Amino acid sequence: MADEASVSIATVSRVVSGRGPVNEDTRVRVQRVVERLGYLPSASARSLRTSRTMIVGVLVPDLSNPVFVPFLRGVQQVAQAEGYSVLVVDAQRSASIERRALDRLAEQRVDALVLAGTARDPERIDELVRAGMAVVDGRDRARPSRSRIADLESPGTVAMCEALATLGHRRIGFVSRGGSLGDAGRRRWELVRRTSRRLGVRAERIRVDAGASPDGVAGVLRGAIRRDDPVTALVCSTHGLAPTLLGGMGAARILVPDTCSFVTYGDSEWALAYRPAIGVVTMDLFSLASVMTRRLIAALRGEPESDPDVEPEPARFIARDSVRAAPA
Amino acid sequence: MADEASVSIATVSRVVSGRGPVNEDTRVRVQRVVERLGYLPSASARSLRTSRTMIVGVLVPDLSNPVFVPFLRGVQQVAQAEGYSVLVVDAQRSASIERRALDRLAEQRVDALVLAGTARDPERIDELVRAGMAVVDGRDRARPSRSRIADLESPGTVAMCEALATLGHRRIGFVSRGGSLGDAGRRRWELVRRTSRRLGVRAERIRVDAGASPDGVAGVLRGAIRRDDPVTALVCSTHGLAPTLLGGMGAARILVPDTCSFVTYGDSEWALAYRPAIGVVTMDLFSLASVMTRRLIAALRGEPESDPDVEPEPARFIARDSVRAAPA
DNA sequence: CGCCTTCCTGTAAACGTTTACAGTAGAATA
DNA sequence: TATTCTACTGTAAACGTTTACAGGAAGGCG
Repeated sequence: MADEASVSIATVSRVVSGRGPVNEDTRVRVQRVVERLGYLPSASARSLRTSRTMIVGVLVPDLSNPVFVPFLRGVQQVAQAEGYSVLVVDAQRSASIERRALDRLAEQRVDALVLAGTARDPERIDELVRAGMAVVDGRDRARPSRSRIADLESPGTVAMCEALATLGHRRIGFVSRGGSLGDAGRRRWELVRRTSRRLGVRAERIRVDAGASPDGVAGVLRGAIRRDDPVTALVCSTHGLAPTLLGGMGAARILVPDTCSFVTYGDSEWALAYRPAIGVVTMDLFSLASVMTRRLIAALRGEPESDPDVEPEPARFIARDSVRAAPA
Repeated sequence: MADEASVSIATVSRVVSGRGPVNEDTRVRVQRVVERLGYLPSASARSLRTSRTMIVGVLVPDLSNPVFVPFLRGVQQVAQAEGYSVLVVDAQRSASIERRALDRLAEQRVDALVLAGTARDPERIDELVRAGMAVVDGRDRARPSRSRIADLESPGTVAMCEALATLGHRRIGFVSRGGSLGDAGRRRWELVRRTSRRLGVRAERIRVDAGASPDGVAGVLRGAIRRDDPVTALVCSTHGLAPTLLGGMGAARILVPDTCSFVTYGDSEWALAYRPAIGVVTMDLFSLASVMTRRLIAALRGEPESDPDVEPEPARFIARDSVRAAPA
């Protein structure tokens, strides 16, 4: 490579990296050889020398949850545009897998780490930060670029609860999958409960098993809705569960929204096209991730404060047809 | 690190990598120091030396298309389990972005490359293969582990066409977004057309603009369905478009399935919960990706032939309620 | 003419591993 | 006891860059 253009490797490096002075003639000569041979510098060697990998890692708690897709896409897009590559690791809802995944990210010496959702092992993250890795997560504002997924989502939840209260709902059901709530689910439930109480509305948790049949779901829902002092609105804790619930309500002959209103977290074309159109609490995760990543990279470059006026939009509540006043 | 345990770095390497003989006593001593200091070997240095990165790259043509999610998850899962990391790049439907992304993958010297869908620049891919990178893509069986996303999907399309023909449909519409078809879309349309012709059914293409309103879509669909010799079944070229179409049909007061049957590519809980439940041509992309990746890694390791009986399942047609006999 | 700049280019060290090779110590063998 | 073998460990080179430093040529200035 260097011989081919009869220059030293140092000069090649200077040409390719664009750093350091180099005579115009030699520059084009080297450039030509580079293109002819299709030479691409080795990222390993470069990172070894510079101790920067130009990689940002993304830790996703559970890739099978589609909410992370726009998020991932947001990270992807700005990282790629800024010259960074993206290493994705999926914790698959498992603490042990997460630990191994974090180790792998640490071995790779990724320059920055984006946490989508919450990590189960904050200690380990702190170690990484101490080791010099830039980390941004959804909750902690102390970190480099403090975006706040939790704070951003809250307004939507509160708006939704207030809307339901205003419509005369006095008893609402928060439906989630059986077993223990994930982190997002827990935050949502807590906030729904607190807000409801404040508004004089009673909120109760309803559990639906993961692979339940429409009839199975119907049974559970009937218990909450076909009774004295029934639940008149259902809040679905996660988008993927919504169709299951709607199927169950159909099987139980519960009319939405006549008998019971219905709201879910997360939006989609399907929720919009469904009859009735489904009300949602939703947030633009794509732009959230974009902003987070942009700030992260700015911090990485030592740029002081990237315009903090570009704030990601907080979550909103969109009512739609599935939300109506409580039956008298 | 080495001093800390008073051994040479060579011994540390032997302990950490588990290669080469090392006395049990020193092994535990080193091990302890390793854990105490939280030492993790540098991937850059290691790959520089061994010229293996333990990274598999995934090139996704368009991350905003959700079909790639289970695919990505499949790659992720087996790669992670086999000790590989996953570098995801999104071509964002752009040839130039794809080229840059491929260059980045080449710089990173990823050991293997998984192509989700088709690359726009086969030349470049060939170069990479020639440079020693293991590549698996959906179409070409000549590559290391020849999985066949195209061949796998065809049976589903054929089954769907045959089912529609049997139900008496003589004229069907293939609905896609306006503009030029993506690669997958083109293959689907070609096959639908060929198969239909063979069965004596006329197939026509219908174009719907990306951000069209229900009324806009309604207008387009009315043109095909409210006329003499109308289309009696609609095939939606991609899952994300389905709700838009259903909304449009609703706005046009076209009854599914009474007036017009409806089928889409790709399945989801929503398609199942929708009333009527939507018939689909679907394939398990997660297990496809798993199989592809498993074979790829086996090839990487030089293992001769990983059980070829583990074939990913081909696409199927699932009729459901949205599919009914053509109106007389 | 000597010296100082300026501009470019080469030399060589360093980054953190792996691994071929050499070396050592003790045990087994002759 | 000398030799060979075994089991372990250390030395040093190599991987492909970047970059501090030095060197050289050309030009300007005193």
